[in-house]
Amino acid sequence: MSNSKNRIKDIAKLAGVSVGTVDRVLHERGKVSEVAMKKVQDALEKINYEPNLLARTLGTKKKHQIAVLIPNAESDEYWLQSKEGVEQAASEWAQYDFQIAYYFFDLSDKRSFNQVAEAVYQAQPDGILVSPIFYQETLPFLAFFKNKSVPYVLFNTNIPEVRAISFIGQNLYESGKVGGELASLGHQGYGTFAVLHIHEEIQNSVHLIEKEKGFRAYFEENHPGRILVKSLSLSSSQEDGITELLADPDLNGILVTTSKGISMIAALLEKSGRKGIKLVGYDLLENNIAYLKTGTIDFLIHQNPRRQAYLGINYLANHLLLKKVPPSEVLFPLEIITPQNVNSYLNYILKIY
Amino acid sequence: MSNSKNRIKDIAKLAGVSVGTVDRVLHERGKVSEVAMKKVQDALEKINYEPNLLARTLGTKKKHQIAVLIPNAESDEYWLQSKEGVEQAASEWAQYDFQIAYYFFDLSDKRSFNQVAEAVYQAQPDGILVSPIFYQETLPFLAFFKNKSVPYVLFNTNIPEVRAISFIGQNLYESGKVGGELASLGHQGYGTFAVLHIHEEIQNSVHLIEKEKGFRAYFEENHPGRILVKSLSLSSSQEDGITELLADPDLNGILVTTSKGISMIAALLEKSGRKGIKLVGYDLLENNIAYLKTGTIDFLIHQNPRRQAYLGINYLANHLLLKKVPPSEVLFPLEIITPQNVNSYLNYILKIY
DNA sequence: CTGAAAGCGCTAACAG
DNA sequence: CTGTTAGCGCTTTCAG
Repeated sequence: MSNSKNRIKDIAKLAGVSVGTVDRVLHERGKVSEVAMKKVQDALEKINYEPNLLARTLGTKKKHQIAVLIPNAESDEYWLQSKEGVEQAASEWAQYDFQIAYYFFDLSDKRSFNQVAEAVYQAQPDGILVSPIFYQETLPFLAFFKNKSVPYVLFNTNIPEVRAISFIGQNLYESGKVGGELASLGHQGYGTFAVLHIHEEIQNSVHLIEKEKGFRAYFEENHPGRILVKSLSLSSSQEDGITELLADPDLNGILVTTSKGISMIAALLEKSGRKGIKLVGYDLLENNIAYLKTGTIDFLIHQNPRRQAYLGINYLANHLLLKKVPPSEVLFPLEIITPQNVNSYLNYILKIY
Repeated sequence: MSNSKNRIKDIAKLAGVSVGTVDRVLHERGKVSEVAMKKVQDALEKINYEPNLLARTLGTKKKHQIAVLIPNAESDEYWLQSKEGVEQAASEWAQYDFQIAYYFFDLSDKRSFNQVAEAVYQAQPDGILVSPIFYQETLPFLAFFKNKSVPYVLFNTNIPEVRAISFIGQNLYESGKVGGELASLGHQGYGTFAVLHIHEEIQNSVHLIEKEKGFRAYFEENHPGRILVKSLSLSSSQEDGITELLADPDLNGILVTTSKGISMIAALLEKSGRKGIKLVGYDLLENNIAYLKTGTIDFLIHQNPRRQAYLGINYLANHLLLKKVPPSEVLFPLEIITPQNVNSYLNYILKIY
């Protein structure tokens, strides 16, 4: 009974109504009598109808607009990569009349988020991709669109209670554990391991605390009682605390939770001349890559911002066009970059995204 | 003058001919006078025409068939994963009338390849995805289709001289280097490192030799003269040589180049009771994952067969439908799996592919 | 050789 | 409320 190629015309015939009526119930456009509705629904249950998307989008003049809210990409390598992922997805959906509007806000200024939010209200997009860095200001923003039943997907940072159609990111806690694992590779004995939060605004702290918890959990689970974990939270200007830390003769490894922070530590470590301290950081930023290749940084954990954003647009487009519901949460693998495999990542990214 | 939305009708009007004629020159169907041809070409140069794919595929009744030639997936976890990638891609392209026909051959029997090849000749597919395990028998097979200008993409193993529209795989040499890096993590001093080829048919040896070269190169570049690299090539029945190897007190790390081989070594290592030997293998097979989680295996390098196959089908479909030419070679990143990040991979794969 | 015209499956405007 | 109909842009017969 569930044949593959059923057209709208077929179900109309089966139901004994016209295609117009079928189309109306399919799209819940109203203006259908109870009895007609029933007939169509019965027919729909008998045969398995899958709309032909080609015909659908060809026959409709609707243009979809997706609003993308991310931190200013100009000044920031990480967010630039997100933007590239969006662009890639956008180009693939362009033929279906999807259009992307970017709204950049300033990472260091909550009010800038409210400003772009205002612009998004005006634009009345059909879907939204947002990285909700600012918790408090994101809440009313998304509530507004939830109310208008405009779908939105979150990426990078999650706010579960806004009930997005999907969240795309990483498990930060697990990420911290991998950080611990990498920082301690080859160290079986006692020692000191540090987790540093650098350069980051206060708003982001939940993000970083999660990683720190994972980092600590790793040592508790795998080297209980044998290892001291230190935590330092610094802005880039306070190099003193770090210099002091690097002087600790027991220090064996460091995880820096912010993608931009690790290269600063790498520089200080090189200056100090110390060897044997494992440095673990995040993401394929230019500086990070350079220090990884020289061996000062030992490992980078890749958050894959490109693919996160790419997937976000895909989910939105599929939802809008096909009413496909995406997974409510997809957590990316915790990819480990080393001096030996970094080139394989860089080459791949160039070709694929 | 290259406006975006130019229909075939527009260029017809501009050229002063009918849409039928334009369509004929667009598809080189012949039956067009020199003068008409000229007019259309002139028009085509004036305005930038991009065909509407939706309309194109809707208006044509052509069904595309893609032949997939891979080793029998029933008995083999690795190839099963490839097959799953094909299925995923197939489901995404189904609406465009793409159909997949599988042709499984026996990894241990060259003649079985010739048999399925025969079947493929009969089927006259429009595109081919093949993993060319058997060099000699693949050559004439692909020559046949090159001659018929049926596009084919290779994955997993490359044969550059057949000039596929694309090859998807990994850089085996670099992969071996990463294997060396991982096997030697935490070992600064002298020592023995082994690279083992297990379970594999002779036909595959090029594959494995490449990895071994990379493995050796890693040590030469990073620990010159200080480390002894041993190489052993074994079928699964010859456990003696391995037991002997494991008894070597200088042994620090092992890379097993075949995805199925590593779990056998892991079992023997556990039995021997020795500690501190780094074990590095390939791929997320069930047994491998189990040994990784218990810590007997330290690292796995992920070849991502799912995504390789998935991408292969995508390239073929895009080529057939859109005449898009894929990158002639895409080398996948050398993904490193550890006890701490393995779950993040397993969860991700479940959701995405 | 060439133009006209009938679809492909779906949407949406329009009479009734 | 409901059926009919004219497209969407491209392909593909089919007369001429």
